[in-house]
Amino acid sequence: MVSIANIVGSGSLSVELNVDQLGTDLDVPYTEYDPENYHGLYVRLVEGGPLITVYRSGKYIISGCSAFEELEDTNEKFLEHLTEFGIIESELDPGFTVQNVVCTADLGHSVNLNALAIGLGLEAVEYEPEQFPGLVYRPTEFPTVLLLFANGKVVVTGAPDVHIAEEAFSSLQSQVDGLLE
DNA sequence: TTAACGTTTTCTTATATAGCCTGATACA
DNA sequence: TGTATCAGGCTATATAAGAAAACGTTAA
Repeated sequence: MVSIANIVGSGSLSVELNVDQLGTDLDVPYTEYDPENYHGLYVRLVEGGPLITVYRSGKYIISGCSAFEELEDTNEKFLEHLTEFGIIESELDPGFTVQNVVCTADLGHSVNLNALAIGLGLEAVEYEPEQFPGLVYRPTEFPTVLLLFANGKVVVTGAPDVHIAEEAFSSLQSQVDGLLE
């Protein structure tokens, strides 16, 4: 069982934007545009909520969502705001897709990371405790990266879908259990 | 040697995780 | 002044975006 920590998605408005002006015009709790720091416009529709980064090209990224419903809702509301300003047509399909799902999970017991590094196969593992306390595991059968910690906690990242994250974690759990037997 | 390109890297944001380091504060 | 505790920042990971800087290569 994994729980979602963060979802990142992106889409395109297919229109060139004046992001500086857009930041001023939008009637939302938070906007920030500081081209000396970063060239993207930051938008939050809800205080402390997901962050939308908008680019001059019309492309945008939404990050900081902990549920797919929240991501879809944020995307829809953002498009509604832009439609109100006449920036886009209401029927526009931005081709919005989920790019990265970050999940956390727990093996339920502590693990010996040194032994695990050997058991999982050194070619798929990076473990340098002096640099970072977690073991980095890149399974060949899933497009994800898993970070394992000595207390059994796991971070799954890079998955394009939560089901892939779940499968990757289940596969890891089976391998760990097999090594413990 | 210098200019003009082309390519690559860095930056920023969100998020979980844990260990180490640094600085600030509190107390003896 | 010395020690203890706490908070915060950094380390690594993925992903999108695009500007800017840092490179490398080629030609004059």
